[in-house]
Amino acid sequence: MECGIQGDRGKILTDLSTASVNDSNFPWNYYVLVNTLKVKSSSAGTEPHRIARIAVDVPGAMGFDYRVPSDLEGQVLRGSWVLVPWGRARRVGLVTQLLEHSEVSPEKLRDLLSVIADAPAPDPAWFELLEFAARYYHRGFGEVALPAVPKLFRSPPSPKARGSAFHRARVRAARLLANAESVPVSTPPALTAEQRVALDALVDCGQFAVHLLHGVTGSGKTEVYLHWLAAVLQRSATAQVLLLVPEIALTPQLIRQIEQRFSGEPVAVLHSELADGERAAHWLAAAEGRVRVIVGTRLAILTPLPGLSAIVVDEEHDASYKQQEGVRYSARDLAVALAQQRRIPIVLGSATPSLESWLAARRGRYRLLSLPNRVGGGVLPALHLIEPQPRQLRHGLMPQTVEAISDALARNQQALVFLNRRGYAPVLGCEACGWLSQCDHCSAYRVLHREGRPNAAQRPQDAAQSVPLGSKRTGAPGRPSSYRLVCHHCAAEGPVPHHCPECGNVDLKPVGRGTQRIEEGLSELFAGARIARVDRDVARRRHAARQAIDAAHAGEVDILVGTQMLAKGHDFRRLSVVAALDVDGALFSADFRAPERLFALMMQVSGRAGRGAQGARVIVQTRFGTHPLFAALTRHDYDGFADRLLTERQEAGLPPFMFLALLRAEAPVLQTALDFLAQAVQLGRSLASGPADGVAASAQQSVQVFDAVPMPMMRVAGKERAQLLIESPSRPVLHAFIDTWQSQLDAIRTPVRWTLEVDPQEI
DNA sequence: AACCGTGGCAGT
DNA sequence: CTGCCACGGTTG
Repeated sequence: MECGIQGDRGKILTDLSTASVNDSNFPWNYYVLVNTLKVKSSSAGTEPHRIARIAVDVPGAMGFDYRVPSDLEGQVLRGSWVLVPWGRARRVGLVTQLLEHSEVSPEKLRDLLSVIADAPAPDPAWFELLEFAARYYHRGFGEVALPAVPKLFRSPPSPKARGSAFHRARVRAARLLANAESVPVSTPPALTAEQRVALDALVDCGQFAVHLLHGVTGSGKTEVYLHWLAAVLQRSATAQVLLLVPEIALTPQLIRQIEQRFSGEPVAVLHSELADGERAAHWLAAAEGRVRVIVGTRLAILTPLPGLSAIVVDEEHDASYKQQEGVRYSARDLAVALAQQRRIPIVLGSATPSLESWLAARRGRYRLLSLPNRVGGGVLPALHLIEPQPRQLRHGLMPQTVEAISDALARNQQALVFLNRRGYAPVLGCEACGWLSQCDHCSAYRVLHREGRPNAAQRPQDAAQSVPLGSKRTGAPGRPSSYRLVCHHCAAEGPVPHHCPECGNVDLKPVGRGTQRIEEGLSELFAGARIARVDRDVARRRHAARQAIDAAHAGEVDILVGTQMLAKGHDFRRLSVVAALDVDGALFSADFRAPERLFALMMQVSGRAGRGAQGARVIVQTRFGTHPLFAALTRHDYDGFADRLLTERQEAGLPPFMFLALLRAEAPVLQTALDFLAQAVQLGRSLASGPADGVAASAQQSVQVFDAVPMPMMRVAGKERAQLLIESPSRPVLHAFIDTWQSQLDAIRTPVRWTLEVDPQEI
C-alpha cells in the first residue's frame, strides 16, 4: 500500500504549520528577532539549571521565571508539573524551559515550591503541539496549555484533600477501565463495495497523510472510520486513536456504538459538559496511554496522547470545531498539524467539506475518497422549493407543506419541521406606532418566549390554543403560561409590557415565528398528532432534548420541530418529510461564508429524511428558489456548488485563497474602539508597506490592512464592538506581520479591550 | 483571572 | 476626615 502523498509533504507544511521556522519561505531574521524579544533564549551550558520558566494560567503570559531550589535540581524537567508561589497564593504550572539566567531582577525571583510527584511524565509531543498552537494563534504558551488541562489538575492541592488530584483521578480511571471489560459485543456490519474501496485507500502505516472522506448523508462514513481505527489499534498494543466529533453529535448513543465496536477496549470521552472528576479521570487515562480509544469534541485535540497513531475528524466542516472564546483555535486545523507532527494519518470526513479542505483535495494535497451513494440503496430525498405566499400561509406553512406532512402522518411516517430560530416570535411589535422590542444592551431585538409550559412531547394531548398576549394562562386549565422578552445576546430578559412603551397602545403583536409558535401552530393544524420540540431552550432542562429524540426514535412522536440541534447525526427511520422554513436570511448575509453554511445545513437536515422510508421529500419554503444554491441542492451536487464557490472566492480574494486575521476591539462607546483600531490601521499599513527587508517581500506576498468597521452586531451586553480585517495570500508573511503588529499594539495604552483572531470563521 | 494599591468622590 | 468604589497595574 502506498503511504503518504509523495512529494507533497512540503506543501502541506507550508499550509498548516507555516509559523514553523523550518519553512524555507519563512522570513527568518524577522521571526528570530521577534521571538528573542518574547522568549529570552538560554545559552547552552553544562552547569545545572538554576531557573525554570513556568507557564501558568494567566492571559497573555509567556511564562514566569522561578529559581529551582537546590534539593529539586534534577527533578525539574521541561514538561514537569510544578507548584509555584503566585502572589500570596499558589498555582500549578508547567515547566517550559530550563535556564541558567533570568532577565527578571533577582529580588523578584522566587523559588518554585515543589514538583508534583505523581503527575504524568513530561510529554514532548504534547508540548510541541501546544507550542505550535501558541505560535500560530499568537498567544502565550500558558494560555494555550493550561486551559487544556482539567480544572482538578490545575488547582493547587488543598491540605484537606486526601491524596493528590492525580491519584484520585487514577483511582477513578481504574474503575473506568474495569467497567469496559463488561460491555456485549456487536459484530460490525459488512461493508459495501464503496466503503471497502475507501477503507483500502486509507493509510495505516505510520505516515502522515490527510484523507478527505467525502460521503453523502447515510453513506456510512462512520463504519469506514471505525473499521480503520480498529485496524490501527490492532497493529500495536500501545497505539491510540482519536475521534473528534462536533459538539452536538457526542450523544450517549454514539459512545455506546463505539464501545460495542471496540469490544472490551475502554473508551475515553472528552467534552466540556463532563463533570470535573469524570473529565480528569478520562483525561488522565488518555494522557497515560491506558485508554486507546479517545472520542471527544474540539477540546480533546489538546489532550496529551502518547501513543496517538490515527485521527478522525467527523463532520470536519462543522463550526463547533472552532473555539469561540479564549484562544480561538480550530480543532480541525490543529488535528491536521498534529497528524503532520506525529507523522500519522488523519481522515477528515464530511458530506459537505469545508472549502479549505475541498481546495486542498482539488490541489492534491489531501487525498479525496468518495462515498457517493447511500448504503442499502437508499435514495436521497427529492427537494421541493415553495415560495411562501403570505395569503396562503397557515401558521407559517404553505398548503403544500401542510399536505406533505398530512400524507406522512396518514402513512404512519414522521415529519420534521426545521426552523433555525428558537422562541415564540423573534420580535414583539406595536402596530400603532411601530415600536419593536429592542434590547437595551444589544443591537438586537428581544425575542418573545413562552414559558412555564411543558414540552408537548410529554403532554401531547395538551393541545395549545391561541392566547392573547399579556394573558397569564393558556387555554389549558390550571397550567399557567407566560411570555417573556429575552435577549439572545446578553443576559437581559423581562416581562412583556402591558402596553406599548412608546404610545401606550395595548395591542402588541408577535412578529414572525420561532419554534415555539410553529409548534403551537402544528398542534392546531394536526390535531391529535404527537409533536415534540427540540431546541436549546428544551435542551436546557436536563435530558429533555434527549428524551424527545429518544421518543422520536421509538415512534412516539409524529412531528419533530426544532433548530439545527436536530440537523446532525440523528437517523430517524420513519422520517419521510422535512420542511425547512425561513432560511432566506442566510442567502444575503454580510458574512461571505453564509451560503456555504446554509448549503451544509440544508444537506444535513435533508439527510435526516428517507433513510428508512421511500419517497422521502424535503420542502424548502423560500422566496429565492432561483438562487443557484438551491439548484445545486436539488441536484445533491456538492462538488459543483463547492467548485463554483471556489471560483468566486478566488476572484474576490477571499479564503481559502487568502489568509485572514481579525482585530476586534470593544469599549463602552463605539468611537473609542474605532479610535484604537484607527491607530492599529496606521501602524499596520506602515508595517505592511515598510522597508524592502520588512514583512512584505513582494506585492504578491503583501499584507492588506482594511479599514476598521463596526461589527455586524455592533452592541452586545452594553459593549460596542468594531473590528478590522487583515489579509495576505501568504500565511508566513501574515504571521510575521502579526508578530510585530501585535507588539506595537501591546505598547498602546488604551482602555479598549482587544483581541486578535487568526483564521476567523465569522466576519 | 485575582489581587492589591491608588485616587477620586460622597457623606459625616 | 473617613469609607467606599472603580480602575489599572502586577503577578516571577
